[in-house]
Amino acid sequence: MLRLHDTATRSLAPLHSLDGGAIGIYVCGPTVYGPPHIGHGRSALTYDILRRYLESTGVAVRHVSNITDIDDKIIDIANAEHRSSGEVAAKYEARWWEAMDALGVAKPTVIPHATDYVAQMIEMIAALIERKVAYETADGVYLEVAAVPGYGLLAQQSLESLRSGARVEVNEAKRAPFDFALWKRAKPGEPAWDAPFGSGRPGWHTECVVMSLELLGEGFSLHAGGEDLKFPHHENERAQAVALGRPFARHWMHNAMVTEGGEKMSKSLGNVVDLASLTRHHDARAYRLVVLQSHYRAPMELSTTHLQAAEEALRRVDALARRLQQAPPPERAGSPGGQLTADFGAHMDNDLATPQALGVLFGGLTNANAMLDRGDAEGGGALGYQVLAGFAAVGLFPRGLDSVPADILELAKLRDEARSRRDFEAADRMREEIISRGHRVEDTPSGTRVHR
RNA sequence: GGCGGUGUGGCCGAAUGGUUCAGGCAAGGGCCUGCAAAGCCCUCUACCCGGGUUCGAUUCCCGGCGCCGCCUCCA
Repeated sequence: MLRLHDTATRSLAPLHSLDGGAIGIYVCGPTVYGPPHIGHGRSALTYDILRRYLESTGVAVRHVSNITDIDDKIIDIANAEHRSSGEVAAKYEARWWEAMDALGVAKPTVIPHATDYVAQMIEMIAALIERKVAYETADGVYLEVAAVPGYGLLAQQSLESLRSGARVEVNEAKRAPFDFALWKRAKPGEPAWDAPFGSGRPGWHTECVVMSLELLGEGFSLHAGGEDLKFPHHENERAQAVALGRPFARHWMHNAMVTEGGEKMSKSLGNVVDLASLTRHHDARAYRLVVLQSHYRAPMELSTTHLQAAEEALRRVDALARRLQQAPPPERAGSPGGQLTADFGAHMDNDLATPQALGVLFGGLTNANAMLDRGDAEGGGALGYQVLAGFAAVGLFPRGLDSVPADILELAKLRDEARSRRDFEAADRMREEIISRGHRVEDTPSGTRVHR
């Protein structure tokens, strides 16, 4: 059973489903005001790996991930581009899903949009006012943080200690610096919804509270996101639920940041790398492998060098897959239950220890090849299929198994003929030709093998 | 200032109180091959600094130093 580090308790705990059904996971999705960068990619891959692994062990997962399609930044861009905020959001949401597809990230089970839940948010804010934990000011509605027991749980700091380092802008209307906006009154020209407390729009991610509770239920299994969301984003979500008296996420998971040259990659520092450009220039699987090779709670450096090394490593996975395809092993092979599958799972279950889990897989890969080299087709095949099943469980699938164009195959056939007449000069020429057409050539006992 | 994290071999990146100290990439040698490719075998190398605990510490403790993150833009 998977045990995960819980940000709230800072300890490992098993992931529980609500009622023995699916594990409910709420992953904070993007605010769609710009193209996704590789930091988003790490997050998305991390939770995709979590989800796939759970599913590979037979656990059902209900994965909810939101799209925040109304927000100050979206409005700013819309104004600058003389378009509606809806158009801006739609444009960047499309980019988001393109990037996710390119990374091989599975679509969430449910994708709620903030603007579809405004009515529920208004209801929730009204309830908070009713309970006297939220108050109205000239510019909106604020949650009174001091009224929330345990505020600072995720930040690992008391409200007191948070205050001491605060660099919060002073807002005269607020009762206390850490109180945060639940609702922002509309200024002229801004998108707005009617509400009892004035026309305006949602504030601090009230959407996530409303949508996670509605779609996953009170006390849902897991709330996840980037480390930079711990505070104040997630803290404030939790505060709303607590103030409402509704059980919120039972478990919190946060992934560490991507760094570049040792520094956090972030929009504010301007050192972000566009995800689309990464997937254009590299095998997207390489990024997944790089993510897997470091632990999700450790900062991860990413550079072209890392990606290239990962691409080399993936060649070995692809080569094994071709080898197995060539000589299909006995039918039991590939079924879980082998020692390798168990070792792999033990590491995964230990707070997603993916670096070690990969170590098991690559070790198995070498062994499988060695067995096949020795002529042990059955043993090597059985092990090899376990290896591939392990990679598949974290979303890494072999490539280059697709069919090769007929003209290339024809060349390969001609090359075999040349080789059998020992006309190596001609054979080598044909090999060059095949390579120049973007394929790789390998000799096997059964003749020339070509792949991309 | 508060809180948290981190420092490992050419690069990346795990684990660990004790001849065997992961894995990936790179490098060198070998086997295989007509030659390659793929694959296999072998080799290389580490634990920020100073104390302490210990028979023994990279691993535990204390103290430094470096780096990073959060403290209402941020995955």
